[in-house]
Amino acid sequence: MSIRPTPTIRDVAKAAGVSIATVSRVLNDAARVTEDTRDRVRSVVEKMGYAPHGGTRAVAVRRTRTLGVLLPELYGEFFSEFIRGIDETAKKHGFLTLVTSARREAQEISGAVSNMRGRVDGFLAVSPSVAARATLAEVAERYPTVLVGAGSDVGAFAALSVNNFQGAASMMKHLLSLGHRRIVFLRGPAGQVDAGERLHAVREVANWYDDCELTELSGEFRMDTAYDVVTQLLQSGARPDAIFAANDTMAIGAISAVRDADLRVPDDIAVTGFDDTPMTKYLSPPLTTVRMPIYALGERAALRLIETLRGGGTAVPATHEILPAQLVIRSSCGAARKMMEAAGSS
Amino acid sequence: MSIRPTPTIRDVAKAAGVSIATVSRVLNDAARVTEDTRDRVRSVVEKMGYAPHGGTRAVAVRRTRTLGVLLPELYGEFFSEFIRGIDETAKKHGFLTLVTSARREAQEISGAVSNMRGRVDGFLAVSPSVAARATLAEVAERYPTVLVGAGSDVGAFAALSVNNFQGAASMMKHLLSLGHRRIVFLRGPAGQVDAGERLHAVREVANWYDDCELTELSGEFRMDTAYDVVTQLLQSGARPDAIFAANDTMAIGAISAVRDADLRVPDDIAVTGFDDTPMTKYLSPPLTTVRMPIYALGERAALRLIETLRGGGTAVPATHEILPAQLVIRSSCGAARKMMEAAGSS
DNA sequence: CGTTAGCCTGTAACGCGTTACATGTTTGCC
DNA sequence: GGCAAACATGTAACGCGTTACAGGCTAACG
Repeated sequence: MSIRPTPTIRDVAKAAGVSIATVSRVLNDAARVTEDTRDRVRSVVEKMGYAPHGGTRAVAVRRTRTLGVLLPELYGEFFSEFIRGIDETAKKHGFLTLVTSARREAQEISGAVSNMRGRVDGFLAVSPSVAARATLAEVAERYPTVLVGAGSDVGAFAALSVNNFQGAASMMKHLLSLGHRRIVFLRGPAGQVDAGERLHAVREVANWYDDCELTELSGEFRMDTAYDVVTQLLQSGARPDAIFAANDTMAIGAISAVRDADLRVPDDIAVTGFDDTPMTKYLSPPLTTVRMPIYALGERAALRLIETLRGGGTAVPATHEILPAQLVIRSSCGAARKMMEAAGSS
Repeated sequence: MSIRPTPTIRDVAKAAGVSIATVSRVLNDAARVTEDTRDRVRSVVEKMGYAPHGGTRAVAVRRTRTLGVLLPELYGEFFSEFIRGIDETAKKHGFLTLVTSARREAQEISGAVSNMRGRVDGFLAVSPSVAARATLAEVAERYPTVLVGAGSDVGAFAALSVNNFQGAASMMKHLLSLGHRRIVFLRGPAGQVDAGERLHAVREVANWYDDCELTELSGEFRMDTAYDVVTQLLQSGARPDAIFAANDTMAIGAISAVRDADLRVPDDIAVTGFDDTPMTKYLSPPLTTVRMPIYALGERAALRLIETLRGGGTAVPATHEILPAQLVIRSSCGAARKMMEAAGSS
């Protein structure tokens, strides 16, 4: 386990009998170098296992070829998929990814950004809440930044989000078309942007129907709180037709609660979610949900940032891209049963 | 969206009317500085939003205060939890986390390590396969490195792993104690270290029982392949008592396949997993599985590396820590039914 | 009041790459 | 063979922090 000191460019130069400039040129194939010299340098580099020091290089060229990712937390399937989208794209273009989580507090965000200074060329920031927006604005003023999941009123930011409104609205329309009228919406965390937009859509669609009876329940984006809140609801005697959870994680908690109350999904109560995390397809019953293109979100965000950095730009063009969300009908909503009934009666 | 240039330490010094050395001292409170000067510098730093350039600093002090994480892939709940354990611990000690995935190929691993040179002080490497071991050995020779999930024969590495053998063995014993004899083991990827150790334990325990009929099925750590392979098995007419999947993801696929074959879990076939990812508790039926202390794995690995770095060490002490895995009995194994029968007959 | 110790602050070197510019060497052409 | 152009390679400056060392000032003591 002895550590041999990592060689520097000067060590390589000496061993190859050339100057450091030549070594640098070989490594970046910046200028023409004799085939002979190049081979000699290459073989020394190989033998010594030399790699340029990232920090120094960053100082010299004023670029790090690294993307900074700012997340509100590191929980669950969502972020792993999002990061994967970013990291794979980044690597494809020769960039690295530096991930940090920073909670809602403005102080923690600017702290995280501070000690990423000189380590990243720009940021991909998942906006945790409306409250953090101002802090992220300052970040975007200094560094090329793409805001992800920022909601619809992003102002002059370069932003990327999913059409939460349209997604949640189609789910509501779907539930109503199946005849469900007493609908419970599990809202998710107050102040969270996506959750807010979904709520907005749910309310609007519910208003279109005179006989739609909407109940809203608060909670975090977590299974346990969703379980608790649904259990409590059912114990109070309420028997809704459907429970629409603002994300899949909550839907899983809800299904579990319905089961534990000795009710069936979807026969007694339909349960649906939002996100389409990979596993929802394999739940019993398979979850009807709304597909968030999570990987694509990371991929696209990374791509926009990289394009700007490639072009030497100082800011990402302030357009707001909105990716579509798509209703995925499986069986937890009761659609399968409905269809069978229809088939039987015809 | 105009970018004002990020200030350097010289800008701050000029604005505060002091030398750059003084600014540096204030920021690192390295030496005694008059209260007056310190306040002046602090307020200028605040006003300009100055933060030292990470790259430069790394060059100067030969330390980056960053941990490099080397993962074989970025899929699923497992890694998100693992990274969370690392990142939260790192942040607590003033370190950042640089995550990269590198597939099995030796070339890709050393490539990833190369361009992390000068960006990280050490590595946390999740050993993807036995094949990659040699490459990681080279990494450990140059940088303080902790190997995670390396299996039992790690040689002179600093390593950390979970007791796969004991975990899988207790699951087998549990299944056998419930009377299951025809057991199918979903092995997971060949060459994967954890999967290999679990298989080893399963075989050994199965051998203790003369009447235990073990079937092994290959596949990846994924829901879809598990679903396919189990579906195929059931279509061939086989009716095992229990299916033990080498991880939870596969177990979910297996349950889905059993359901789609119009069989019940656990009444017709018991299904169990390994990992205890947070959501398994909320599956229907709740999954009997083996708890991997994933967060603790990340936390502990980070801690060991940080301790070494703190002490200025060049290598992490080459001990091999093994964290215990714990059997978590829920209802997918049929234990609940067994208990009720027992209670009914008494 | 002179000397010395102690404290605050500044100057300058250093780390390790990249790159503009300078220097030396071929090659080509008349 | 002589001169210029083209090319290969070296020298040195630069970026931006940290820190060893030096210098200047105050304070204390005889």
